[in-house]
Amino acid sequence: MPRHAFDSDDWPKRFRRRGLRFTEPRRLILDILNGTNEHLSAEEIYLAVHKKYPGIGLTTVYRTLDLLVEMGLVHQFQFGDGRSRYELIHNPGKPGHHHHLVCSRCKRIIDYDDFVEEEVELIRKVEEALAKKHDFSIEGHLIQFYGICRECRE
Amino acid sequence: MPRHAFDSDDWPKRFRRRGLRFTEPRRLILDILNGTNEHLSAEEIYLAVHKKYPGIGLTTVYRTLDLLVEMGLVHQFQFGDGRSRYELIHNPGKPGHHHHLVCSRCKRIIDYDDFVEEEVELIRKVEEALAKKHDFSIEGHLIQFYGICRECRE
DNA sequence: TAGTAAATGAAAATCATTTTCATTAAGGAG
DNA sequence: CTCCTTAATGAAAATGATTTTCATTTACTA
Ligand SMILES: [Mn+2]
Ligand SMILES: [Mn+2]
Ligand SMILES: [Zn+2]
Ligand SMILES: [Zn+2]
Repeated sequence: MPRHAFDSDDWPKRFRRRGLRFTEPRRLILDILNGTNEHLSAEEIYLAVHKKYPGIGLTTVYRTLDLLVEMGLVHQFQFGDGRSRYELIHNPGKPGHHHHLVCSRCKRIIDYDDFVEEEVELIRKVEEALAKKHDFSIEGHLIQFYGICRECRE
Repeated sequence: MPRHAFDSDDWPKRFRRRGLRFTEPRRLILDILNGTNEHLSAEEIYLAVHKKYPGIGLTTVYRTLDLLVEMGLVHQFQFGDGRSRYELIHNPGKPGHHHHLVCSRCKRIIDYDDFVEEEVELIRKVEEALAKKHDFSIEGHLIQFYGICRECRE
């Protein structure tokens, strides 16, 4: 049984269920996202796919990423370096739901999910309070800590 | 004594201390930021200043905003609508340090600082743990909750 | 196998932001 | 107050990421 069989096997289904086709470019883009633990930009994904499939167009990468975000398979982030960065939500090499620690200087990004004891419970509570008070249906949160990494501090 | 005397009176000093000049465009941009509780984009600020001072250039707005961010007077955010949005840190019409609740549909942004009891303390604790574990000096955090507001839900 | 709609890629367009460069103006020295 | 130096400004051009357009290709269906 191949590793990560569950999610990868699911991809084609998820597309077909929506009347969409699971094409080579789409498969390759997902493969790249599945195989990295970085937060890649559209261009970085394009370059990576390009090695295996030189015919790919940057346009297709953008279109596919929009689609994957829309389908809820990929998270899109803006870490402040002027371009969107993408991360596969169910990635075998990464923690599941996690937050980010970002170096303001070198832009290094660290995923973490070893939450402090009460962290998860508190977030649930905050979401509940916000939902009630502002009559919002909360669907998610973005939590990032900014700082300077050791290398950048010397 | 004018309202918000403290901060506004401070602006010229802060500029001069850095060998920078406190010019009319800079003053006007700060006035706009000081007088709104929205999260304005560069263009929105430009349009607002333009009414009082039609000579202003969009370039100057961008340059001034960069400077204000660099000086630590203004926060720059990307809420995912493709442009940066800015907020004066010490704004008389706003809570001090606060987090955001964002409607994914209409992009409405709600400031909140009525943190749940243990919220502030927990964040401190998380920052401490992250700093130690990853050898980062933490300088801040970005916490946003996403959801759908009542209007957008009907 | 043929037909139909989805998907693709190249090129052009768009949009926010940055750079360039000639001109203006702030504020200190005299 | 006037001169001088240098910071600040604005218009126009450049840039860079993302989107749109459109002709062509491809996937799946009948
Ligand atoms: Mn991550
Ligand atoms: Mn705010
Ligand atoms: Zn760093
Ligand atoms: Zn809304």
